[in-house]
Amino acid sequence: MDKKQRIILTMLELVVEQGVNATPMSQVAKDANVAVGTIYHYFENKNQIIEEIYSMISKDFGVVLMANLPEGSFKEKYQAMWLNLYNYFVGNPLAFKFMEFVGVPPIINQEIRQRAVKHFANVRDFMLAGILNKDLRNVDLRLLMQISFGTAVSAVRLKSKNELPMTEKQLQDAVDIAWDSVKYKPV
Amino acid sequence: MDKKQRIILTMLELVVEQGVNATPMSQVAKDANVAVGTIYHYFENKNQIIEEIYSMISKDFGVVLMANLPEGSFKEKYQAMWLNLYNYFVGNPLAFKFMEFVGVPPIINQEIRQRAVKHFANVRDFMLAGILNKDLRNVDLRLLMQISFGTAVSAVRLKSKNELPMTEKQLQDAVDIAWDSVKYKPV
Amino acid sequence: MDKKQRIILTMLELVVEQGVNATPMSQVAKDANVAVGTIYHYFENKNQIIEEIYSMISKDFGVVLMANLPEGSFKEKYQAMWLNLYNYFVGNPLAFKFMEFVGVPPIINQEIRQRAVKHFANVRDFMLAGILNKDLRNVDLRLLMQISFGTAVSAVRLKSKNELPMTEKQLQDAVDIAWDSVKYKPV
Amino acid sequence: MDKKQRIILTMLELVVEQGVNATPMSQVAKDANVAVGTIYHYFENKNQIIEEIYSMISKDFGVVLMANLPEGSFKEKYQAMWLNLYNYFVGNPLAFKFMEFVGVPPIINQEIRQRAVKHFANVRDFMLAGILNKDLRNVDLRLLMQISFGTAVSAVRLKSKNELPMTEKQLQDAVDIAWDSVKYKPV
DNA sequence: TATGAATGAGTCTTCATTCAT
DNA sequence: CATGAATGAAGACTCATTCAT
Repeated sequence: MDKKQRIILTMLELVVEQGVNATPMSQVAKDANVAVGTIYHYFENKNQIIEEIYSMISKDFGVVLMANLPEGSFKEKYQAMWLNLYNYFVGNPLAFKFMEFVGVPPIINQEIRQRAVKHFANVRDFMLAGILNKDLRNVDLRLLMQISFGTAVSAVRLKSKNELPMTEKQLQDAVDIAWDSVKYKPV
Repeated sequence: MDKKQRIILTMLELVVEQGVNATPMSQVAKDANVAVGTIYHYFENKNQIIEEIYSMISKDFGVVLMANLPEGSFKEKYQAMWLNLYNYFVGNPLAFKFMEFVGVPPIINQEIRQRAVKHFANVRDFMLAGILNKDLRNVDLRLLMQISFGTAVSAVRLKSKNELPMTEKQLQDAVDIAWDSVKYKPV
Repeated sequence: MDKKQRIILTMLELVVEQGVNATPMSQVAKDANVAVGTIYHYFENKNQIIEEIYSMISKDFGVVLMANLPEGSFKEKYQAMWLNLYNYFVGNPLAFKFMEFVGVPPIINQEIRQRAVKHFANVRDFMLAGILNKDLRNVDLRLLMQISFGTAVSAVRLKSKNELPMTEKQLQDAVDIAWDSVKYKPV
Repeated sequence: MDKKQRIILTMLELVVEQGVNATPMSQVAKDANVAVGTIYHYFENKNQIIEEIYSMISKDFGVVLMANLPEGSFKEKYQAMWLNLYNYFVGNPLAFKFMEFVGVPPIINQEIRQRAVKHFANVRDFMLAGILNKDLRNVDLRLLMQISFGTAVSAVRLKSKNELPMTEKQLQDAVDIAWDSVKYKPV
């Protein structure tokens, strides 16, 4: 693995455990087995590494969410997407913790956040189509997206804190809840 | 207002804006109009102030959530509780931002978090009764609580980031979604 | 002597010997017998100490130059002033070296230099009167001042580099040269 | 232009603007369009480049000063020499600033300075002859040389700082002053 | 109670120099 | 000859905390 990659991964690991400020560059250098100066060869400064991690995960994210959606009803597609999100975070606990505790203001600023939004364009389109086709509730799109994201994160959180084992059954419950919260409701 | 209170509120304000590490004690002292040494009369160290803020808000929380619940159906009570949560955070943006960005690990450790849980005992009881009475879905209690909390926070977030104005209608939509996600569902 | 004064004098000594950049704050702290942090209690940053030294010497300067001028002819006054300058620098070799090697751009910027000019207002007035009274050559005032300053500095330099012992006779020669260079010359 | 020359000129430019310490080798490399390593092919280290610049200018100097001296009286020759010095510095502002602000101790050490003195042997001879022939004042040779250098530098300084436009008339005044300061004076 | 001068360990960052290619 | 990635020592500066008053 090349040095830049090693630096990024080391920073991710340490920062998730200790927080950005409790992670000195010297420790990153040591753990990544490079000289301190080398880090500055690849990155402008400490925060740029954090931002690069944030962008990396955000980008992953947009791709993973819409991957391998099944042919079939909108409901099936939605649930698959929800599970993609759930599985990604459960499978990448570092990414999850990073987004929860590190990838927030004021560490990550408005500008960087905005730039990440574009990765979600396809998710947005998918949800919008759902509303228009009366598969989803006729409420504001952003509310629907935020809620969907929220239910998945709630499930991941319980799992990652070991508050719930998330058995097959429990996961199914969570998916059901998520779907019931957004599915079309006649007036 | 006495000095201790002034220190706490100043710290809350600054920490929400700048982050814990970008908020030097000297600035807190200056903004709170006390000497640095005075802060150390009232608090052991910097982190203790953060923890005290966390405890303060957590305590508020348990009280506010269950305040003024209407007589009537479980649904009405639940929705009132949900709105209590929503309104508290919208009305106290500093508290919201603090809990989102500051009151998280590793700044707030496991122990302090656990201690805060007790303030939610009554909420827990209320939800548990809902499940037993078949007012709520028969799924794990923690999942139900986390989801409820999650939907409310989603709504607050949209409002506080000005992504949604949260009109009467939009708020009603959010409450409906929240209720639909947890209400009893016959098998 | 108080700490601030000790810091200034230590910095002056070290900086004259080693140059600004070869003088670490840690050494200043050590030699002045204070903690590094203490320096930053009294000064914004390293450069501010340098600027303060510069201002201090500049101020001294304007006063010393015009001190104890004898009653008598303009010539006598001028020569006394010239000797004041010479003696000040010979008696304060640190000040001399500082002004020669440290108190120059880009270390000392335009703004600080300008601010120091006001200390020379009385010197300026004195020279101007000399021109108007036909005691001094009728040439641009700034040229006359610069030349006067230049001849004195030339003498100090020879003395301070031990290239010349500057005996009574040699000093008298220098004063004569200085006077001859600026005295009135009929057309 | 070959690489070595490009490195020297780039360093000269940057160092005059920013100071030695504010001029990283990496910037020199970039501006000179060579690799950092290449610089170390041609020079031992950073300081050696500075010293080479110093020697280069010093050498130029000795030559320029005595160039094209007119046949005629000593006075005419002296004034031509003085103007040579003046014109060289006014025409080469980089050289002037370098000698003023960079080519000084402790950056340029005693040894390098001594070595440069030999370039002035002919100037020295010229002035000495002036004294012996009673064209110049009978004072210490070094004083005479230093003063001559000083008056010229004073003039250049006024010009280069734009404090004086140095019109034909003003320049003539300066030359006159210089000559009056050193010319023979019967006892 | 209250003060704020003093401390110094610890941080990020820079940059001259080296060396494998 | 030329490159530029890699190094790590060294520097300026910050800031939580202490303590004499």
